[in-house]
Amino acid sequence: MTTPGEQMQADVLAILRRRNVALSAYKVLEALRDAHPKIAPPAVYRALSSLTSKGQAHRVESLKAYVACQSKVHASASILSICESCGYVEEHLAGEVVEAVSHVVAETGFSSQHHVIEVHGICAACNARMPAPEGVGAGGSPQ
Amino acid sequence: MTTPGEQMQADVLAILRRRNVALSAYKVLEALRDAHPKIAPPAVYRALSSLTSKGQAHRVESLKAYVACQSKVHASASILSICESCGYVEEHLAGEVVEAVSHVVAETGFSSQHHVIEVHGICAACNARMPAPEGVGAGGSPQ
DNA sequence: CAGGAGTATGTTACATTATAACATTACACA
DNA sequence: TGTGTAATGTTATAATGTAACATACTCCTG
Ligand SMILES: [Zn+2]
Ligand SMILES: [Zn+2]
Ligand SMILES: [Zn+2]
Ligand SMILES: [Zn+2]
Repeated sequence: MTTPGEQMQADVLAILRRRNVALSAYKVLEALRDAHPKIAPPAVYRALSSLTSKGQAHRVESLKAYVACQSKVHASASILSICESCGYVEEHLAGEVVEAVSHVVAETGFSSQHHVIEVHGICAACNARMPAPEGVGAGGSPQ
Repeated sequence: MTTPGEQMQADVLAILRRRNVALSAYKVLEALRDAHPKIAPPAVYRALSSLTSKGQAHRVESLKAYVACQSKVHASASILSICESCGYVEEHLAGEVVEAVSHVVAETGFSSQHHVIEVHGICAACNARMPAPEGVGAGGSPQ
């Protein structure tokens, strides 16, 4: 018998790492059914909660979904860029931006604890794939 | 000059404006029952969708809730600061921060369209109310 | 080893948030 | 008046997330 909790977290993290696309908790659950046929939502949420609290995964608030952390050191918060066309999510170091945000809100006496910085737009690959600025339906194959 | 859900949107906006605290769509729905006894979720979501698309209200992604816009002009995106103690939400101009975020993600060829910038922490009033750094239960009266 | 506290995991049921799909109404205008 | 379109109402359900309790397992203590 392998240690259950660690195994679950490792399996969830492996699923999230397959592609840099955000997965909903229930998509993760489906993907887990291979290894854990009887799995139920609380187990997935517990694993995701552990992973996110350790910084090994992040919840993409504006997508209600989760991605694996892409940062090696993960200093402070990060910026997540989300491609509206292919779903690709990329993590960017945000040290200076976090400083700037904290500074802005500090002007009204607010003390910052946790930052959520997400950007929706079009990734480099999709920009290259559809250079036309004219109304083009979003349908590129995911990266 | 009867734009879509004019009355409904006005009622929703009035509810959101009562206090600068984020309300879930279902809290809004409850508050609407006075004026609209038979209201159902889709009507609320339609009104919220219209208001947010016009910039008169914002969805607080990290709270799954909604606030009235506090900006007069609402140039570009804004920063929402969210007090973990009293729930007070404040909107801040974010022009330079949006620039900085866009610049960071542009380094990988990402073109920004929509920004989500939210900060959790403690507001000035709650900081003043609980100066002790020792374990104090959060229970201040909302602003 | 027995008992038991404490933790981790499994299970059930439910709460909350959001939308799909279709019915009905209101109104503009031929 | 009919008829098309947009708005609104209604029903049902999907999607996301948690509370609450059951079970198991772990590590002491005696
Ligand atoms: Zn990370
Ligand atoms: Zn893309
Ligand atoms: Zn605003
Ligand atoms: Zn406060």
